[in-house]
Amino acid sequence: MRDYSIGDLATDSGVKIPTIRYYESVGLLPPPPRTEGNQRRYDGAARDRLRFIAHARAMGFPMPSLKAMLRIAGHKDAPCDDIDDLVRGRLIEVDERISRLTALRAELNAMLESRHHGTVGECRVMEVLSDHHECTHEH
Amino acid sequence: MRDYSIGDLATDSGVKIPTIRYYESVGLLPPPPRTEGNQRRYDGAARDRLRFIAHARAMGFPMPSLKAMLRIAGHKDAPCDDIDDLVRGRLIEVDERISRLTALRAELNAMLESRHHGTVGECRVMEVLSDHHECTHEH
DNA sequence: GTAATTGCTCTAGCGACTAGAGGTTCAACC
DNA sequence: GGTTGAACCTCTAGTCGCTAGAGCAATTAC
Repeated sequence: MRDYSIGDLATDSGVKIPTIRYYESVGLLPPPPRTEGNQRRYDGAARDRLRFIAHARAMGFPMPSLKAMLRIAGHKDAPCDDIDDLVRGRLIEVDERISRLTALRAELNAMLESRHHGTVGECRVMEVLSDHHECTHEH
Repeated sequence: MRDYSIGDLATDSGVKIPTIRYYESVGLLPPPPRTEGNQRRYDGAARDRLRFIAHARAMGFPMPSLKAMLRIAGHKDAPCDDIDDLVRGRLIEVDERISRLTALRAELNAMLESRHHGTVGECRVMEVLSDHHECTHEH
């Protein structure tokens, strides 16, 4: 069972080397053993853990959720409901962000389409940005 | 033409007082005149400028874009193309975010639906999060 | 006149990294 | 076995866009 340098893990996971060290410093990754020359050497379990972290971060789970999930993952026979809850919560957040961005998108589009201008002085975009009441939605 | 305290501006724009001072410190708002007792007093133009900033920030324009827009806004007879470009660029960003979030949403949903588990040891969610290859899209 | 509110400056902190300085160790090749 | 160059180490500080708090001064309302 060979082990990995920090660079190997970075390549494997797509997480940058300083970020891996950062994860260690905040307790997401356990401090690995070191070589005689003080360099980190990881095993397969650490690699899997980092993969998990990288993937969950890419899905937008915040660090506290990650910590919770990793803590729960340690108890293989624990019920899975807590993790489901985290995923559902994240889903709700994503839905909210999508709908807000969709409204924003409409507003930006409306801005571009309503322009009948040539100079800044008569620029609809600037007017709309100046006056919240012209918005088609709240934010 | 009466003038406004920083609190008045905060109420008007929804921007918090420390944030208004922060905007001044980074050059988004010009330093206003002060009372004898060193308190800021703003006029209507400053209020409008802050409204503009608040609104553009709510639309997600980054500070450099704001600065560019405000700089351009000073020249009422300048052509409007630069502002249009900023809005179009922002629109592209928003579109990208929406499509990435939509893909993510599908993935989270798939996770929840594929669960046929009870304990963490056999939890699909944890497996999917551990293994990027199970994803239905790239990220 | 006095009390409550609002304002001032300054420093430090947030999350989640990222960049750089200045030095050490490892691995591969000859 | 020696040398070179890539990879590694720690540490500090910077990023963005604010936000919080300390400790004090000014304004406003009654």
